[in-house]
Amino acid sequence: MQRKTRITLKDVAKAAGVNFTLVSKYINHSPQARMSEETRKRIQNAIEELDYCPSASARTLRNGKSKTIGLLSGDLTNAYRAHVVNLALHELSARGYQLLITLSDADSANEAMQILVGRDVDGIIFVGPGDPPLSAKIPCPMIVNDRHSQPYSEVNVDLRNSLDEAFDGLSGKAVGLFFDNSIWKGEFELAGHRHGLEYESFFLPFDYDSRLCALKNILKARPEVILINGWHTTVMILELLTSDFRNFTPKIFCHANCTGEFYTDRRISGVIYSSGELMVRETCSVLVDQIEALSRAPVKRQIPSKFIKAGSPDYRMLISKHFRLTSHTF
Amino acid sequence: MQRKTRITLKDVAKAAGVNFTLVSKYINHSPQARMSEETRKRIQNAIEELDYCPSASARTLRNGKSKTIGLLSGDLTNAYRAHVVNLALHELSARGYQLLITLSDADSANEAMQILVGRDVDGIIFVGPGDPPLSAKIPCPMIVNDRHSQPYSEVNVDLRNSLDEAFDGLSGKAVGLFFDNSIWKGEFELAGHRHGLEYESFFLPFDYDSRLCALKNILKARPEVILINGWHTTVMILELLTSDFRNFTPKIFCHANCTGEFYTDRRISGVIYSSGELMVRETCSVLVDQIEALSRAPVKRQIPSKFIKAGSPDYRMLISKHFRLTSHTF
DNA sequence: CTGTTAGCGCTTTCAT
DNA sequence: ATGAAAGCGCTAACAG
Repeated sequence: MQRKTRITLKDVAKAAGVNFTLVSKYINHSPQARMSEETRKRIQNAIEELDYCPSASARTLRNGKSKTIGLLSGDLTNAYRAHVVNLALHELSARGYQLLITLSDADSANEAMQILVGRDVDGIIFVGPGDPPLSAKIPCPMIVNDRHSQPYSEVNVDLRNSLDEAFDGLSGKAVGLFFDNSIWKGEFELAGHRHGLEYESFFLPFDYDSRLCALKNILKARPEVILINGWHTTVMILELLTSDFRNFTPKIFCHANCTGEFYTDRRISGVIYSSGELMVRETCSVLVDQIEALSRAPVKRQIPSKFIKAGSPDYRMLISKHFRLTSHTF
Repeated sequence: MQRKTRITLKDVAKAAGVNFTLVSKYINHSPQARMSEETRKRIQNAIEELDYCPSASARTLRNGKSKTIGLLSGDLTNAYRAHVVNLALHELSARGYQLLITLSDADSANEAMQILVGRDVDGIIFVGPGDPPLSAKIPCPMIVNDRHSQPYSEVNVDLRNSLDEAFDGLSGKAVGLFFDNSIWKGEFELAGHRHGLEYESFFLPFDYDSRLCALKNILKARPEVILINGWHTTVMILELLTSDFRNFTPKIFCHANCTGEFYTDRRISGVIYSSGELMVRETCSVLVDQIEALSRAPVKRQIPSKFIKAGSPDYRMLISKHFRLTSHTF
């Protein structure tokens, strides 16, 4: 029961008894296009009759714009990424864009990028893992989060004040845990030094087993303060403390933008909070703006953060049986 | 630092000092295309030099094939769907296809489908929720799981034997819980009748609250045997039994293809198991085969299932702290 | 072995 | 108000 070939403008035009360029005008400039009511109606009918659906490829070829955004991401088995993708899908479709997803690990990022470029994407969102490839060959805007992203746009979190609140009154040895190249590392270090802490940053490997091993070694040094970036590493640290370091009770802070069950853990002293939803929304919004403004200059945007002490009223919103990106903004 | 316009075949041809159709030949028929070694080398160099990347839109327009598959899915916030998408992404990219995802709820499925058709997808995977729209207007193969899918291809689970094992020796009132239109409903009913059970099927709403309400009503009737389709509903039933029906201990079976923590619950009597991974793999494979064979006739495929009694050695593989699609096949 | 040509479906510019 | 023509980048059929 399927059509052999697709319905084209010409088919519609023939059915409506007009020239096919008129149909194109009707579709693209509907109210403004000046044509007789008669024609307008005939075209509309023909379109509905035939269930005409314009070819995106032809439009892309002609317009040089695909209305598609590429997303480079690691495994969607990771709840955080799945939620980010989900939200991005919603945001972008509301703006009239489709999302083309390529999965990649740190090694295959370049290859995946090639695929996106080949597919004529108008912009790229890089969600990792690993670092984004060099920009030279990328003919469209790209936005990168939580990375040193020199030539690209980025959405960042303004951490300064909340870190100051978190570090207030602390002393001794402190460590910050990140993935490679995290753009947040710098702010954490500055804050550590401002408060006279003996501060050190660590980059963790993505791989679970290597990460576990790295975390063990870090815990062995018994830092008084541990600052953890990300939800998953936080859970790992809590598990390690339970299994291998029962008598060790450091102050734990995490920088997070999602809800979860682990926040009920009494060993967490507080959270550097930012809205996960806002982060994704801003990312999509910045990228689309950049595409549509045709300004290729990288854009930097910051979203606010807030320190939430364990047990405070705001802290409760972080606790949920299910993983979610946080939505609350201050 | 970005290029103003994309590099085309002609750019490469000019750089290599040959006609652009030769470059096309080189790219598409590399080893077989007969041309001088000299030319071959010059073209290869030019391609690398310019970092040429063929335009997918132009190819799609020309070839009538986009090497893209559309996926219609509900929210990726649902772990099951996220895992399905993740696996599909891997499977399809290995076959040279990209995946274009459109999120939809039951109402917007038609609209979402239009978008995919407009984007010239070569095939569609319908993951729900809700029912797939009528086929009339879909110009490409489509595959649907767990639904009455009359004119479409489907991958189904061969349930007969495992249901017989599960029902063996049972008697009394039994209920089966599904989502609308589940294609599995029929097999469950047949099995129920074969074993002389007083069997009834129920269709549950997707929405959490309405579902909870429906489940409560079903439990009020105190069926001796409860057969649950799907992971999430199973968890809901267990929670309800704990909270509202403490003295009620029905025999619970679930039909599942994922791992989770809830299997440790002693109230589960056994699982109608099938491999979630196999299901997705077959789905992708059937669809791609159909696309490439250009056979438009719907294809039906079955994968095996097995009854796994709670506590048996196989049962252990279902228990995992993290949600995963099951991979084991028998 | 290499080059010419047509055309996929669409939008835009420029006639009529 | 409507139509004709060009061309986006590519491939395949056909000449040279």
